[in-house]
Amino acid sequence: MTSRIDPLTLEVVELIGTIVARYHQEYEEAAAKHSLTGAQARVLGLLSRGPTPMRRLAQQLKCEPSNVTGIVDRLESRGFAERRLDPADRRVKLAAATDAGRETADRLRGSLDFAREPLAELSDEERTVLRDLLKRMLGTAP
Amino acid sequence: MTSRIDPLTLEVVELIGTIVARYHQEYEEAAAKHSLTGAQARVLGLLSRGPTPMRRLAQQLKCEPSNVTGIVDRLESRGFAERRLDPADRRVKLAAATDAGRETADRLRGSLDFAREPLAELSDEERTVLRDLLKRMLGTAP
DNA sequence: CCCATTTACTTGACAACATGAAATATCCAG
DNA sequence: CTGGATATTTCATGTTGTCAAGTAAATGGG
Repeated sequence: MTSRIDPLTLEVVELIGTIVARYHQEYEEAAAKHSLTGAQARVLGLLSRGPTPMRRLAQQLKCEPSNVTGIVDRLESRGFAERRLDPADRRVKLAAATDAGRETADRLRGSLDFAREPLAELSDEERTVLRDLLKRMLGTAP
Repeated sequence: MTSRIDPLTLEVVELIGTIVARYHQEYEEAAAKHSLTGAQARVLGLLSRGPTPMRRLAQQLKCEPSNVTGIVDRLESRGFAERRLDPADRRVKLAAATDAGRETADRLRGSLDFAREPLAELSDEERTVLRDLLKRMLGTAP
């Protein structure tokens, strides 16, 4: 079963595992630098793209809506987010980043060096190749 | 600052973010299939390579040793792991997988399809290119 | 129009994970 | 042998996550 995979594929899988681990670690660290948790940073990143219904946040985070309530609560209590009513549907609450929240999200993005610094190792051409291979892997490519 | 990054690099960074998210999701799901949490699955994976001091587990997981205590407790209470004394240093406790634990770890590894299935999209040659690019990114290559 | 159903969100109870500080036991250097 | 470092655990606390139950608002069939 497991042993039927060729060594090359195994090696790539291992490399991807390493990348995932490193990415996560750096993301947590960057978030912590702004005294946010990883989850809070992720939500703030989503909110910086525009006001979003709680429901939609839950879908994007792939978690239960009741979980999002708490995360937005904590962002709100620190002045990074606020809840607005959706005029079109009064059941919906739109979570939105405040100015402070947007500013923090920007600085956070700026300090997310992962893959920026390592990617500097690669030439433009190589980055293009990498991009296309990753897209194929993700099934995003044609 | 942030805007100084070229679009290509940004695209690759985004793709890597997507890969990380998908990897994590699939890992959690695979673990859940064996009624393990992600953290438990990770520890069990480490233990399947051999008995390991608690301290070392904490280093590998990049977390506090006191956290590992609880995770191993839960693995132990379900018969997947056990603690042994290190004859060489009586302060140390070695966490080790039981037979049941090793078996579960094996089945888990087998169901970790991520990057195996998507990699099937790529030819051998492309996988080689991908491997080398990833290695360069990780600074593993010469 | 009205009622039943569905949808959006919150609350509360609970488990896992994570940190930090303090306690215990052991090792080791001087 | 003593003092300091190391390995682990325990405890208090906070965040993340689930699930079940509850409230409020939209929606569709009679």
